[in-house]
Amino acid sequence: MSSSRTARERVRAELTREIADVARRQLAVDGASGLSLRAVAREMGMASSAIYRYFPSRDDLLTALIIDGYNALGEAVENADAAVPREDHAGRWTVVCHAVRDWALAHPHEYALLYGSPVPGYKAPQDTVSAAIRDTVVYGRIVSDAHRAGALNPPDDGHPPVPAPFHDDAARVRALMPDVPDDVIVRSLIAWTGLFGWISFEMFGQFDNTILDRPAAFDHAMRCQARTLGLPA
Amino acid sequence: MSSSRTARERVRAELTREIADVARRQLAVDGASGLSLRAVAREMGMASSAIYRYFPSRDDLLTALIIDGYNALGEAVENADAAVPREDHAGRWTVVCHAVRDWALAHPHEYALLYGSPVPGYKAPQDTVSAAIRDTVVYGRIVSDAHRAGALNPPDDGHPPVPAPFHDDAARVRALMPDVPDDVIVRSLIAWTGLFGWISFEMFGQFDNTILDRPAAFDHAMRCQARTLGLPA
DNA sequence: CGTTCGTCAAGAGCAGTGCTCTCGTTTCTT
DNA sequence: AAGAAACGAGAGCACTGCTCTTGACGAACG
Repeated sequence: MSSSRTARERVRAELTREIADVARRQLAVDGASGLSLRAVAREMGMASSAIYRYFPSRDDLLTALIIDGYNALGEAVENADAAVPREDHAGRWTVVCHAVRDWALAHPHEYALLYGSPVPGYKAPQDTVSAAIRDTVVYGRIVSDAHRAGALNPPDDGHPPVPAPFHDDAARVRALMPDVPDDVIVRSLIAWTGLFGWISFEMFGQFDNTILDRPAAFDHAMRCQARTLGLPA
Repeated sequence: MSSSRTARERVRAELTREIADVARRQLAVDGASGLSLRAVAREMGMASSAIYRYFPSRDDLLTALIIDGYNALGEAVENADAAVPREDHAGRWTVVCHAVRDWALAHPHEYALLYGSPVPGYKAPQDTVSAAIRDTVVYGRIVSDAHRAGALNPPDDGHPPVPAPFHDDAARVRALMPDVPDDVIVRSLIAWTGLFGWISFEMFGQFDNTILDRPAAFDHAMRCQARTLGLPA
């Protein structure tokens, strides 16, 4: 009976995946606002109402695409990190930065969906969270690896002492980078948000007419951030 | 004849402004995707087709709102900066950071429109540029003021030398912060993108369930960035 | 003063959207 | 084999951006 049930469920799973695939292609072309359930149904040769058997609403389809996007980016980051020797922490950071940027450039609309303004009624279902932090998990491991190897030496740049109220937040972040002291956690947050801030500026047009040699600027900026974070030069 | 013509044009300008105001209120409530020309017309008690006499398309209305948003943010930043003694460069930086964040928190949908993913068919008309850089102009003045006052002392943190290809881009940025050397321009870009990266993370949900004491974390992070930039502690 | 002409609001209408409901049909379960 | 659950298709609702046409108002000119 499990085979017969799975027969039904298999075609359902496959159709669900195909709908998501078609939707992702439309998303890549027209962006989130151009994603149309009816167009997806049309391209698949089925009635628009049938789509609702698989995705209860347009937002649910979009949420599925968001999760897929997080996973795709996370996987790209994981692969990039895995290709660098474990002890080369600075190299791992640099390659992760480029992995994020490359993925963003290759999938602009999906990047906008993940790190731009939240689109729909903008609720972030809990399902997204585990996928959303895959890249951050990799990043946290790089920092804690470097710290435990004694390779993390933040410069004596006169950063002010970490304020007491931040301690609880730091403890939460420490779940991703064990043993790392508070001040390094702050530096990590700055570097990480700086990475996405830079890429978002580049993707969303803030660098237009100003920063033209994007790869050179990005690479240099991320190496500077590595130093401020405490990674070796 | 000019009086009569201006009479006509005056009511036209006023209606244009009123449409934009109503639209901005809708934008603030429902976000960019919830902005409806018909709803605006309904609220104003006029036919939807009449709106098109004032804004040729929905995107044009949105563009007008974007320009208004840039100006509002720019003005907030200008006022914040003006309230601090000219020589207190670190204080000016900090207050500008908080001005941007406060404005973003007060106008989340407008911030998303300006610094989130570009919305529909997305093109940024040239009209937006001059308004878009008002905040950046203030920032550039702070940096160059500090530099010329000899108050800018970047730490010896081992940042790599600025690569040659970046020289042209640095020259363009230098239009906003005269006399500033290339390496400080890089630090300025990192700090500026870091500011918006941090705020975007906060606004778009990346800090959810992790960073809870947002004001403390933000304030500290920006003070750290000030030091890395070279501003006095 | 009367006429012409440009500006304007309104209405109807087109093509498209997300979504719901119903109605037969197919498929699985018992 | 009978009942239940899942499914696809179609019609329909309320909504959208946008266009086109019609008719009215007000200003300028002869």
